[in-house]
Amino acid sequence: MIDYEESAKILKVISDPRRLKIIDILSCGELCACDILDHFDFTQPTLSHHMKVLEESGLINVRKDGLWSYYSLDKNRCNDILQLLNNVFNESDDCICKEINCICK
Amino acid sequence: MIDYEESAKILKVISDPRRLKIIDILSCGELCACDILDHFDFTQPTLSHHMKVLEESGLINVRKDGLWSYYSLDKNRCNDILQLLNNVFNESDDCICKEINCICK
DNA sequence: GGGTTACATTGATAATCGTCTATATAGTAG
DNA sequence: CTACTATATAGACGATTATCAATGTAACCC
Repeated sequence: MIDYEESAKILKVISDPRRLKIIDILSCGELCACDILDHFDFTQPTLSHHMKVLEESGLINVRKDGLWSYYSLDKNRCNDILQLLNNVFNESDDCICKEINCICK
Repeated sequence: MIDYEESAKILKVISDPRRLKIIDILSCGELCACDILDHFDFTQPTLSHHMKVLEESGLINVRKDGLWSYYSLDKNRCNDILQLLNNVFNESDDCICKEINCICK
């Protein structure tokens, strides 16, 4: 069974153009915050906010080294999302639609 | 190149627990509005709102027959989303991260 | 210690979104 | 024509969210 609340929560995290771009930027490897910030027009606190949202969702991991914070994409979590959407989009044995009494068909 | 604005728009459509459930319900076949409504606590205008959002995004199609509206999931559009996320999550030749001048590595 | 740098936090504001009630539309049945 | 039914639309309200300026924190260097 699909947990729609949980699923929507993680999808909400990535349904933002800035955060999608951040994920794309990190898809090739680890980067620090200021390198990411270079690609945006918004301020440093705004990036900090987005990174926190991404981190709390488990999509990115942080490694601190002195003053620097290095961010990297969690590929397992990415696969979780793809798997989740596959479950929603495709028919399955325990699908919610099996429980439906249709009055129209 | 990924259109982050466009991508975020379609992801925002599915980043809602009610709409995820609607998609799941429709994953096995066509249903009318009142059958879908049976699975929710909210009112008919609220369902109508969600169906419109899903329809405008291209995720579901509508077939009108008399008083009834029959909704079905557009599997091609679903695959577009999976493809899109694959592009964002994985490294590619024209990836945005290739353009980065890193000061930290 | 004193100054600088990288990043986080706070609090405020404006915009977006989901929901409701009320009402409209349009097809059906008598 | 009249009554009813399935769905859509309009407008209002409350909650959430992205952003900013200002400030805090903590590590580094001289």
